[in-house]
Amino acid sequence: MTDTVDQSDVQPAVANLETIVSLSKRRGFIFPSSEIYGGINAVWDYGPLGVELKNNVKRAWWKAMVQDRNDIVGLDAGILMHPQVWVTSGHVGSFSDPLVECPECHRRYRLDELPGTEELTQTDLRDETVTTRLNLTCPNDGTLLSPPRRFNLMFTSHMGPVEDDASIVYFRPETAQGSYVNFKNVQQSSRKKIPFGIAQIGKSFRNEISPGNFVFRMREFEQMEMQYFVRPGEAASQAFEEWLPKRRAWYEAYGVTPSRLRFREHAPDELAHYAKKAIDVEYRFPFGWKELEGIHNRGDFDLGSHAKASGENLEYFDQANDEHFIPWVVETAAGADRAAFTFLIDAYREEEVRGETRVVLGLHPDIAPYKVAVLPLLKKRPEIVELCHKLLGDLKRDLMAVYDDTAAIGKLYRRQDEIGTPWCVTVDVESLEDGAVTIRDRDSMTQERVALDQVKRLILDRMSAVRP
RNA sequence: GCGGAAGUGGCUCAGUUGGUAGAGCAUCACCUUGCCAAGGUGAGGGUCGCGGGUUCGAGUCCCGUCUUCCGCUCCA
Repeated sequence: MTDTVDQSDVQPAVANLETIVSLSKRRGFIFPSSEIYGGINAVWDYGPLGVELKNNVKRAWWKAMVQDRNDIVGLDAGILMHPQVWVTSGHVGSFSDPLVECPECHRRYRLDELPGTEELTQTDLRDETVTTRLNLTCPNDGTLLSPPRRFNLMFTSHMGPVEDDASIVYFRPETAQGSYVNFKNVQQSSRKKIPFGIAQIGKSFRNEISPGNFVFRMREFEQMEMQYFVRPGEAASQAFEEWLPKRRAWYEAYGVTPSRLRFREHAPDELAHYAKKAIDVEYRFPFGWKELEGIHNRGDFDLGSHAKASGENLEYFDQANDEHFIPWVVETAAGADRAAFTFLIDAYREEEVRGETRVVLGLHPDIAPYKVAVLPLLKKRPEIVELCHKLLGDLKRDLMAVYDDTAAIGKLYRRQDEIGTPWCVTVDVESLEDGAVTIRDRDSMTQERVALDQVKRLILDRMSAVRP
């Protein structure tokens, strides 16, 4: 399933990372968190334009996954859950890497990846004497390694006033578990029959060892995950194969350059603890091919584990076939921040216009922060400004629209180009007499004269026409 | 976490052998122009990531710390 991509065919990203980081800050898409205190590693804040962009991305995903379908419903579970959820899910055990350190050179290793540890059990991996018992030494300089120390990728806190082990809670490292523990609630209340799915968008937290690359890997991030419950076995494999092209097509439908997308299948040894099969949708970032979204066949690992641990019967009754079974899960797990980042960087382009560089974010209208900008050709004429605001007010009832008059018209257009606004409406002197305005297109830079009362209709129609 | 580089106004940078900060762009105001980043005048904005040290005096040297970027480990 992994693509064999001809590298010569791949369009490299126009923008490098610095360009996007700079634009993001300058125009108000994304800021470093807590910047006045020197920043905090791996957290970024979305500014006025960024929050619009990201909301639009989430809305587009929700449309594709919930609104457009009859077999998927939404859910918004809490970030904090019963701690047992994460024991059962395997995150307390498997999501923690047993790390050992060389006292001499301070290199760190995952204990279970060192030679000679192949036979070790989970208990061994937590045994403080394991390194001395097996005489495990540093591959670099041969020094006896430190006892294993658990490094769990989950953030923890304490619920209630007493900070003891009994009150520990975890910040969820994925939204999926909320869907699993609510499986019966959702299935029964929505009366969905298998196959059906639960979609969720929300914040997750991972104490990553090495975050970075702007918003690509953050410690606090937002996921868009969908759990699709199907009959065990072959039906799951089939559903898995069906979701692959759908999810890739979603990115393309909103404008991502197709040659910068590819599939990559996980090798057996890199599969997560829950996965039977996993294929990533990857994007060609300036820093290489990286995962945008993971599509996983999770089998009955999650529902099965939760049924056993909780004592709840999580079987589904298939009345038509008179069968009871624990459904298998096919998961599509996308990153909202990564998707927003991808749309942003993929849309960036620079053009030569009259010997000068025009920066354009060629964002899909549904993704663009503002759909339309209202601009006066002459801000000195009160009648023109007044007409602008009247039009703006009307547009704002249905669209994200913005007004700007702090520069000459050419500059106003360029500003909107740089933040991806698809259309600009310009009110001039003639508008006062003929009741018509100019609509200017971001990509073609062409203009057309339109009656005032037709402006909103026209823009809404154009948006509808290009909507997936 | 380890090795390497860097941290100066919103952005991109300059800052000579240490003497109390500059430019371009951006922003704002006014004048002018009036459909694709025009011109003019002027203004605001930094104490040089943070803390400490050396020195009569540090952006410029030393130590610590935080952050970012590039290579090793993991994932949305």
